[in-house]
Amino acid sequence: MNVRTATPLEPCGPSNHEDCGLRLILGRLGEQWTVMTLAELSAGPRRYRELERALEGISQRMMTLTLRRLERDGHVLRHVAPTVPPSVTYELSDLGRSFADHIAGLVAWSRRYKWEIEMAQAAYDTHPEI
Amino acid sequence: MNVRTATPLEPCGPSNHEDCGLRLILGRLGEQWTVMTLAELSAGPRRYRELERALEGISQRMMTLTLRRLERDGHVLRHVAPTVPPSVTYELSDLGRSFADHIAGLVAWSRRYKWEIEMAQAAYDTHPEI
DNA sequence: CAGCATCCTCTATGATACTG
DNA sequence: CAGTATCATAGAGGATGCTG
Repeated sequence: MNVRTATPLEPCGPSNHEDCGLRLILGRLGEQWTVMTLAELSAGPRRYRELERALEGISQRMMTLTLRRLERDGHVLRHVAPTVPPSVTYELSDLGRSFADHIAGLVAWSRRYKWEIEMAQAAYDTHPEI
Repeated sequence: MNVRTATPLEPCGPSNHEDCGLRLILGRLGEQWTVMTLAELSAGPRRYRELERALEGISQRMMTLTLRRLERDGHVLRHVAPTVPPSVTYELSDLGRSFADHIAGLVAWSRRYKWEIEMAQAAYDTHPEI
């Protein structure tokens, strides 16, 4: 017997699940560094190199791409100080902070149920249930 | 002046953002049909063909792959009725329902801020700010 | 009905080298 | 420092045909 949720995930239309703009937002979460970048920026503004060091293992290419996409989506603000050498600072916009707040819940959930999911995967992989 | 969130997205360790299992969960969201599949299943159990019809545009390949991954992660339960032709029903597990509840919030957020994001993108694309 | 197998394309991501 | 440019790989995802 499965308890139904009070508020089931609502489709976009009447039995219509066409892309109602969800991928626009959720697609970002599929990108490896987006969540970590938002996590780091949610603690305060960061310079390019600071982010790069915090997200150990990220390539320059992906650091720049991730920041550009977040900036394009309006989640991140980019400030350039015309010094030599240049100093570029990134920080969350209000929209980005709102976004980060929401995915924070998902991140917490992920941490909490990581074990259950790993167990389920292990069980699935060992059983020849396919 | 930017208001800080009460609970900033917490890194995995002290300034350590290595993959702490987040991709395990969040990676699924990057897959185009996962959210829609969970949405459909959150309304109740569905047979394979019912899902396929609800998620208009999905290929058989992706329908199967998405269900297999969700099943492997323990989000979805698969019931096979050994009839001819076979009848296979999918439904959310308790874990899957918990997961669906959390992403429902994100989906609602996506709908609400879709416009802002599209505006930000349009502004970014027109301005030669690069 | 509920898949699996094969071929093909596009994007995410990494590695490396170069620059104002 | 803060990038850009180029080359290369893996997996997402689609199209099509076949099967118990």
